[in-house]
Amino acid sequence: MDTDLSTRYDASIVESKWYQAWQDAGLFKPGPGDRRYTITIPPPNITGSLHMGHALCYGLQDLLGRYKRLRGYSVLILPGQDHAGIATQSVVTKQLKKEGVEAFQIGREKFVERVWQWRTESGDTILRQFRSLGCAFDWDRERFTLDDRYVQAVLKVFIEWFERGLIYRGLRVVNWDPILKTSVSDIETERRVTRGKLYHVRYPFKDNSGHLTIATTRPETMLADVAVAVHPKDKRYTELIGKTLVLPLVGRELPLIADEYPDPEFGTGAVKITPGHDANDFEVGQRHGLETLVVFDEAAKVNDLGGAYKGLDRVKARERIVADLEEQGFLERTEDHEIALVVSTRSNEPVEPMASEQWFVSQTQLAAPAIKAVEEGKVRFVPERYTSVYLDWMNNIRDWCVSRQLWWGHRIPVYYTEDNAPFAALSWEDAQKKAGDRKIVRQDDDVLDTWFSSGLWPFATLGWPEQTDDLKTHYPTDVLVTARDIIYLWVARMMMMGLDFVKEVPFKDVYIYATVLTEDGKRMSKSLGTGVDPMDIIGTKGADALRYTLFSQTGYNQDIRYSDRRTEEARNFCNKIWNASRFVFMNLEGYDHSRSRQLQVVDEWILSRLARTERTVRESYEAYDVQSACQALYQFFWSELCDWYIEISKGRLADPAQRSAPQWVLVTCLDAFLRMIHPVMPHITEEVYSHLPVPGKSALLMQATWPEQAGTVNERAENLVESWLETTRALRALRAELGLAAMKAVPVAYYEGDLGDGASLVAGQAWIEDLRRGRPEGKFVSTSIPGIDLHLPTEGLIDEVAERERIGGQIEKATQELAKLEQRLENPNFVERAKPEVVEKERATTNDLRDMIAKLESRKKLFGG
RNA sequence: GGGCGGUUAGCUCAGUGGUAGAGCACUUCGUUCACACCGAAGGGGUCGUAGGUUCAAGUCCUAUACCGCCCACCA
Repeated sequence: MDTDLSTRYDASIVESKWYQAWQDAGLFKPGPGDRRYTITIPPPNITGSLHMGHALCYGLQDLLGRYKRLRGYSVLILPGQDHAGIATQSVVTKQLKKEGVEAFQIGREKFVERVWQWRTESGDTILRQFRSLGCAFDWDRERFTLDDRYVQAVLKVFIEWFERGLIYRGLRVVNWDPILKTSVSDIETERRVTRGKLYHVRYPFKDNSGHLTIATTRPETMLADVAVAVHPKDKRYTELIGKTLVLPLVGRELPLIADEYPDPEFGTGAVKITPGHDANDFEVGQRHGLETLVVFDEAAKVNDLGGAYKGLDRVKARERIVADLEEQGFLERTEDHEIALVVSTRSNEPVEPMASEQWFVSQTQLAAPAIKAVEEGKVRFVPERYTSVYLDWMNNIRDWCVSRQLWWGHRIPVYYTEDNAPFAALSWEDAQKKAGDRKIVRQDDDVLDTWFSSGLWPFATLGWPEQTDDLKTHYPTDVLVTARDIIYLWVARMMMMGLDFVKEVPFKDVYIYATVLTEDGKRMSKSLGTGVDPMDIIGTKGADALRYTLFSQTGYNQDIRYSDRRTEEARNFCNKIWNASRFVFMNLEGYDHSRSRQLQVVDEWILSRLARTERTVRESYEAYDVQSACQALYQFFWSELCDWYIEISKGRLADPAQRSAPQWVLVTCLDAFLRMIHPVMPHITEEVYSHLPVPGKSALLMQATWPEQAGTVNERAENLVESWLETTRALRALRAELGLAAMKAVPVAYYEGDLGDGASLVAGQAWIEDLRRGRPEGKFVSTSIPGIDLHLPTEGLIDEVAERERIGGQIEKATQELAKLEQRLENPNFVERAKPEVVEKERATTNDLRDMIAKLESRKKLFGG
């Protein structure tokens, strides 16, 4: 650090140089030693770019890794990316469209080639951004969920589950995304309450004995109705059960069946049953052996079954059908009704519930050990409240639809014979072998849900299914740092897959970090324009400032609100660290780290504060309470080290005879502070550390050790110095109240009471040239803290009335306080039941206050009060 | 409908049952000696509301309001 230069910390100059240095020193790879610490990072999508949530998530993992490295662990943070089936296919499809090409025109093979090409060109933006953030990840172990080796892992899992009967094909109502033309899982959808209508439609009886009215929010699906159901105990309808109805507009005959499903309280109590387009109706259909009709095609347009309505999309079809019903007198009435519309989070389009043949994984059996592991504490959620979120979901888990009608992804390794018998196999040849004489004619067209492959992440990245050294040494991993919205989507799957295939939990801790919101509490979103690009902050204020901004707000809370003002605070803190360090280095003339030195109380005080800070910071990091660590570091550095210790030491530093002790203390404190805050701010600390004149220090701060032994707790020194600081504050306040500018020397002041050796310290810090024991002659003003009175001669310069009022105010305040305490002490219950030390403390305070009030009264008299 | 967070100074948030805190903003003062992205001194709070437990409640319990998130088959 060139101490002659800038008093402003310039992150852009400093941050660029260290990343390469760390990498060149091999520090991103696990070192020797048995104490391992491993994280396999949540693989971001190849379509992704860094947002605030990422910056927090991956920054936190880097923080944990850096902390553990300082603690002597051999750390591996394994990076990689997810092929992200739907997201990536959308991006490339859109890109093609811009070129005027539809994906289906070029065909599957060409399309997939095109996606790979896209990935090579622009698929790792986010990984470069992680580097700017300072993330110390082992890039040599980088993995991708479609790597050759990863594919082997996926195949093995699928085939094994298939052969164990855990994977089955079945007709189910799935969430069909008509834009992406694929099924999506329940957790890829969300419900949006919207205003809709409830249509009451008359279904006539076949025997012309009138009609029955059903209520529906989706009249267009009536084209696929196969029955009408009522509750068996619904008296209005019991007589009618078994009769036949005629479907309006279509003419199909529908039985009136009895089932527990309809709620007599809702609508008319009669429900049209459409097994092809409603999951509940599907179940009713299964119970009653009804046919499942599907009336929409893959784009949610009416298909051949829809007769006159064929070719219309869902919205148009509804309009026409409602109009026709009305015209033909079937529409009884329409009322406004709130409906929870299920929307695909992938395309933002309402899903069409549609019965289709899909591959499923049975979950109950796999979930059992994953539930047990959490119940037994083998996996711990932090914050703890997410444990029940996980358990509740796992205990009610439903089978997982794993097939997706996409091209980009792991193609389902199921091959069919001519007579449609499925064989799961590693390859076509392998399938043929399994099929024997029957000829394999085709492979399943679908691909697997992306989460099927990312569920293997913690062990597939370490080489599984081979028993690699990495797998042996790094599994189970130590922690998963992730967002709460993928507890089901991902965490649960990793648990099940890890336990099933490696027989051990994939990670010991699951830390769920806070969601980053905008300043006014909204979701950050690019499409809404409410996002802030972390790269802008890194560019202007530095990665360290960004990291501090996020970390200093992150603990066990659910959300944090991102605000630019917070980044200013962080930037200012960087600047403070920079300048305080400059100060230290500017004052190291003649410094010899190894020379003996005589410590004073104030030195012992700051070293004691350092020791306490170390403890707090260490415990906070260990507990994922990063916010508390940041707070302790900020407080120690700014308030205690800079505002007090440095100021107090200036005099001694100027004196060659005295300077060695404060020099050593400053270097020691700075050194320890840098190590402790390095996980939060890796760049600036590395830069400052490189200038630290400590013999035998490590080449890089990143490979240094944690300052566990820095400082010694010394209560005597803390109490003593704290009372001096208290005295100083009182004296400064007195000066300020008299309008004496700070730092302008006042020739003389007096004190009564015991200051120990602190008088000169107090005098220096309160800008008093001569602080004498005793009481001045003539007029003076005073202030008191417990045990000490301070007097400032005024030489008739002050306004006596104002002074009287000032003292009066102080008396009032003290009296109120005293009254409160006395009341408490007069309460026998308090004296008997409260802890003795509390009672004792209150007694002492009472005495101090009485003393003080007496003194104030007598002073007030001096001014004619 | 169920569950989980939150409600503390103008703003953003800490707060282990024992006299309410920080940063920003605000007021006053201060730029010769690390830093004005700074320093000193201030003002500002019946801790959402109502009960309860306790000698003592921002903190524990119960109820309730509002904000947010998650889960849920009312067509």
